[in-house]
Amino acid sequence: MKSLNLVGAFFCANFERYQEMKLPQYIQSYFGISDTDVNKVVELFEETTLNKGDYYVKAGHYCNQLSFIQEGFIRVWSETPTKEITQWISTPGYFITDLSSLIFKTTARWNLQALTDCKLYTIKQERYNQINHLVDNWDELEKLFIAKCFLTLEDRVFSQISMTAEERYQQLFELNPGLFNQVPLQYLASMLGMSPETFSRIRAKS
Amino acid sequence: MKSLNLVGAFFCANFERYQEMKLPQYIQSYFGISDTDVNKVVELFEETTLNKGDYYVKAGHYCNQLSFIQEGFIRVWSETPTKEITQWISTPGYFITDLSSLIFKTTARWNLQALTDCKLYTIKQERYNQINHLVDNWDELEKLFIAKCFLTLEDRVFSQISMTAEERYQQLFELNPGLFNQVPLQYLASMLGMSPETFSRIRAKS
DNA sequence: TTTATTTCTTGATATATGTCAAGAGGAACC
DNA sequence: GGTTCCTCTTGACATATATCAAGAAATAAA
Repeated sequence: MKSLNLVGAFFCANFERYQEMKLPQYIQSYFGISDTDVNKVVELFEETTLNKGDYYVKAGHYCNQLSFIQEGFIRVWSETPTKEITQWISTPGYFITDLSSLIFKTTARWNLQALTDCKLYTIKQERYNQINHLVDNWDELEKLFIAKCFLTLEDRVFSQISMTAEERYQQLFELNPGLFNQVPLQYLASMLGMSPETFSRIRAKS
Repeated sequence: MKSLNLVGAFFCANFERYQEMKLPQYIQSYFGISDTDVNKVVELFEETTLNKGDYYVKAGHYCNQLSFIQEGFIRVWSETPTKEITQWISTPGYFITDLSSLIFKTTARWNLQALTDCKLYTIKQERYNQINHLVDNWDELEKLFIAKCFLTLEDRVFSQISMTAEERYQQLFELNPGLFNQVPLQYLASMLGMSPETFSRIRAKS
């Protein structure tokens, strides 16, 4: 959950220090490719928007796009027989997609739904698949990117099996204080694996 | 936690149905490359062993190898100020390494320690880095492999935030019943995020 | 603004899970 | 075979967290 993060059968990356950056700067700084290559990639994206409540993708459908969040919040969630679980909330600076659907052509594992109006940069699947013809070494860079995402998720498992609810709350607050006044807290509670009431009580103490 | 699994700042893959397979069959079936390519890759591995209690790598050191477990069990764990957390137990059919150390040249995040005497097929880092010159498309195949690992880990986060201790116990038992009579149960408890006593009580009920 | 919804808080209580401690069983070692 | 060590179990109890319910606060809608 440090610099880069990815969660929710989708992947995303977020450097705190890059929150103000736009797509080209982001791609350049993360993948470390030349300006020429950055431009080739950026041209494949187009600006799109999502209104509050809209779904980026619904579980069980196909997800044939990947986006970068410029503004807004997107909640990644899934149903269980008894409740709805929020897996993660993606914030500006993150990439979002349903990774399984995008690269393995399965149906989407998650619901991705806009918590607020969102501005996105979006790339369609066909174009996404062209990148490795345009940029030398792209497969390796992408491998490294996903590996980083893997490591981040691994940390999250570790937090979940080793820390108390209060410690997890504090950790999230340190890593992402902005979330706490921009999205419904019940979703933060869910993604930390605790009830909204427990979350509220921890918050009152802090 | 279905077919393929990876945990612990290391990655691993395990198809139940392949448990009896050896390295060449495994590589061929997972990466789907030609027999010629499989042989090129397999030649880079050498057989090694690890005695019970030995470390494959210690946290804080560098891990410059990747292995496939032919026989034995390897525990992936890490210290916290108050306790020792088992992140995962790798079984025959899994690849093991400290992924961060292997591909980002960081120090290892995890301790990997043999729970039993182990037979491994091991590839050194320099040789591992040669594979993409030997096998066409290797970077992409590796990307897909790591992505699968990512999805598996994502499921694990979901289990951890959405299920009770008993449900997690049952899920692990269904997916990997063999573990329950081959390794100390306290480690299974830890990797499921519960105390050994809770684990024991759930077990007594089942 | 006023109203209607949604979200958050708080108390009372139930339940799940952790901790401590003692002992039992089993495996390893001598 | 006996000892030692490690692991597992079990009971008693403590604590963390969940659940239910009511109301307050905030937000969105009219």
